[in-house]
Amino acid sequence: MTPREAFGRLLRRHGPQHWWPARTRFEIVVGALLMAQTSWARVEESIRNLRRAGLLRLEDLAAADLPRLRRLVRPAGLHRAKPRRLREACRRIRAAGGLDAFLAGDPGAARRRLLRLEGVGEESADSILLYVASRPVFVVDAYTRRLGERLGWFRGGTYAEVQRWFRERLPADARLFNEFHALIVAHGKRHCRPRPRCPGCPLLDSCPHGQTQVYPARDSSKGR
DNA sequence: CACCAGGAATGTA
DNA sequence: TACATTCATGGT
Repeated sequence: MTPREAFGRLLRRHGPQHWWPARTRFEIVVGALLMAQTSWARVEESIRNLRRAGLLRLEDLAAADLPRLRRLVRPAGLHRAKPRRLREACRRIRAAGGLDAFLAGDPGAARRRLLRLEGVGEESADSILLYVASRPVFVVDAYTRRLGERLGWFRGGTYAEVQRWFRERLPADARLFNEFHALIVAHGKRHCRPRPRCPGCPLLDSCPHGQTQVYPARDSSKGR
């Protein structure tokens, strides 16, 4: 199955996702910074806390005091890193003249700028480029890897390699990349768990998951 | 209880 | 470069 075919099936199955789920572009950045290794529900809860506290703006977060910030975003975990990184990122974006200025220039330059922010790795940088700056950048996350591996598209590979796999097979269209990634996540949350515990997947003929063979279990002797 | 979540930084070889 | 480990909260 080609990525285009998978996209069509996912879209038919789940419908348009209207990503990124956020009220403002700045909220997307905040969400990306809080997202690492936690569930989206925890990120939403943290963002609600920030909004209720009236801190959900670049200037306010840049000036917020750390103990208060720590309390508000505590649901997102990693409390020794995320609050400080969030405030520091806001300060550097502000110093650059705001979000638009920070993301200006060619995508490569903007990406390197994002990657210099502590707490922003490749996926977060690309998510911001795609969902905030509307750049045609394919975002690779855990669900993307699982879907691709279970469909036999690729096995393992670095972030750049997986990203290139998609880029070489799809038109460089920000709207397509936006919807595709959103659909992969929406689908993955239901059907692409780390260990396939979905023998009775309801999507057998109407979604990519049904076309796959079982993904081999990870070696439990080295995990933990 | 074990495992996981829309990763990233750090350390090691 | 390529992996392994750590981070921390809350859900299943």
